[in-house]
Amino acid sequence: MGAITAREAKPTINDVAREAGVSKKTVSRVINRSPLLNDATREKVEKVIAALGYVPNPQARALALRRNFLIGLIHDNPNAQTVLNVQEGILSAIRDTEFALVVRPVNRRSPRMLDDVRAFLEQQRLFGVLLMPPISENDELARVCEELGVGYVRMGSAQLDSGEHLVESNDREAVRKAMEYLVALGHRRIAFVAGPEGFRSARERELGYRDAVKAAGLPQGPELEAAGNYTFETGKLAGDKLLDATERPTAIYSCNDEMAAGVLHAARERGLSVPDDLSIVGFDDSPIAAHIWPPLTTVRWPVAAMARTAALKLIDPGHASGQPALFPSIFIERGSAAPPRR
Amino acid sequence: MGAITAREAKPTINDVAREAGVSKKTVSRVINRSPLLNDATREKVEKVIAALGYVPNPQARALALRRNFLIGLIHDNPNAQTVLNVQEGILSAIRDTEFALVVRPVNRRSPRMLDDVRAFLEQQRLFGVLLMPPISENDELARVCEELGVGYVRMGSAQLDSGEHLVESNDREAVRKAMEYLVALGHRRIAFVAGPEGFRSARERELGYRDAVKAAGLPQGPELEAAGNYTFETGKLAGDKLLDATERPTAIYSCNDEMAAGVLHAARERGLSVPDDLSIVGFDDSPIAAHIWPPLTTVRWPVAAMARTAALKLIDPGHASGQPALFPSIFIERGSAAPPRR
DNA sequence: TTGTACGCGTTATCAG
DNA sequence: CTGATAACGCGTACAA
Repeated sequence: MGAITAREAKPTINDVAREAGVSKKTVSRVINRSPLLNDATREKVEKVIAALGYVPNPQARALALRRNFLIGLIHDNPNAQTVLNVQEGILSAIRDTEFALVVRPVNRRSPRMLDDVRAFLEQQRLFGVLLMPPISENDELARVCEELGVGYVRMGSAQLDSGEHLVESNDREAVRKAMEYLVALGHRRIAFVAGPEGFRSARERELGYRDAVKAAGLPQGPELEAAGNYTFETGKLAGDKLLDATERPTAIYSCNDEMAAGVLHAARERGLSVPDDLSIVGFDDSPIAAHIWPPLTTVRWPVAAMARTAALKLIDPGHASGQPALFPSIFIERGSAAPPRR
Repeated sequence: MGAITAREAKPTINDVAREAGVSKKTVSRVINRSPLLNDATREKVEKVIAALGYVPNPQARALALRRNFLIGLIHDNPNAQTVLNVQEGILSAIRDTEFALVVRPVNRRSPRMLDDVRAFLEQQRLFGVLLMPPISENDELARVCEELGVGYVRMGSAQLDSGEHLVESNDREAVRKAMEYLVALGHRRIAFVAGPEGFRSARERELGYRDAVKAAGLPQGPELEAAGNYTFETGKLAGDKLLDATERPTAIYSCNDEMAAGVLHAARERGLSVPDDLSIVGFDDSPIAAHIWPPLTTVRWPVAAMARTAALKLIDPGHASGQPALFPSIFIERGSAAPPRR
């Protein structure tokens, strides 16, 4: 007992003002940390606020300020862990602020996608949104945000937008380095499992592969390439194709970890030992990477850090608004790659 | 051009009222589909709304109605796919409504957890929240919601609360059935990897194991049991312990898929073939289940459907408020279980 | 440094 | 069936 029984009318700014014997504007100043305020009155008001358990009503604030404190995450990423990492990153940025995170998955393939997002933004009037890959690569979507006056920041693996609207990773270089690792182990015949068409990240990773192939003068050709769309199943199919080729590769680079797991699956079905008969390297460092056997050598995509920075850009435009914030990926050496046999 | 250039003042209810030559209350009635309204005036107003591209301001509505249209998801589940499935379930329930989903992960182990949630709820004044396992098992948390007047629904694997506040799965029975499957295959020596202390789901699953052991008169004892906390690593450790026992089990039941993957890992390290030398069965049907080799026989936990129903209960209390909504789990037969050798 | 009067966009009351 | 008027809780001019 003794505690404030919520349920009945929460105290408002007026209650605080009355109780403290000041005007509500003064209370408002206390809440908003106005600098021109007598320390004595501030303390007095703060005491009353604590006693009453007063918490400003965000809806009223939103109305008066004509902006709310909701930031949205718009995504259509198939990888659950990636999405959750992004959510974590955003939340770490808005912790101890009055912002909250609203999630909004969309269907990239739906013809109504843009209209859906538009309706969502018009209805909810968010403070701003974060666009995560691959939907972040859609320029029309960015234009809709612009048009509706909703702040936005895009996460991408290429320079999709101007600095204030972008947080970037360099997938191309990361893949090139991973490939150089395989080359250093002695591999020459390295195959590639591509990501889905229309994914900028997939394209960048492919370019990294090609860079390395060219630089090291490795063999190339259709027998050493397979399509995929970031799922385990397509990875398995790609593995089937690549491993049944007349001249089998000694290593396979896969555009993401899920597909790498599929390739591993295909190898195992053929009685191939990984990494002795076949080296496999992935991308993302998703949890699956550490959970399969052997643990997957891969590239960690610092998606949570990117999301955090993106959120900071959104809520505090002053925050390093200049540069595009480039996040390097990190190579993670585990057990799925080794020198080729013999 | 010609389209409404957002950016400049969006039309308000007043603009619509003026343009349509009615009072704003009438416009409000149109928006809220008041039944007592002349069809002619309704159509007239709707036409103006369309022409102006008017969209009601949710902040103003929230202030006037003294309730907003945000529902929160409070979770501390370590499994990304599970969390995302829950988000999907909720979103499918609120699609085409004015509700939006706010996510709020919490740290179960933090001593400030309750205070954090309380502060969050007081600040955001959500319409209601969904509590997902394992945090949903915390009765104090439910009490905080009650106290703050925030609607809540808990997802659980046991009867944690009254019908209006609960959506339930029957893990105990599901595990018992999975165990009966192993017994039918001819297994007698079946070990068990437990979930973390304090997880109701873990407890229920353990009870299902014990039910089956007792019913079939199987051997039991400390050598056939290992602790775990739902992570891959603890599953690996449990596998280490169980497989190094003097008399090795022919099958291991693991409380969730992640740990089952760990057990598989331990088996492989010992050169054991799964399922020939060892059968493994898990719980959840998380994506990892289908992605490891051999694909994991498991129990599908219908978490998205549960979340959907939970959300419906929240936003429409009339919706089947009576019964607790019990969701059966489904046994998924894949490749990780077979008759014991010899 | 503090207070007064008014506006933010919507809904509720109650009279017509 | 419709409309004037007052909330809802907070922020901002502008004045004191």
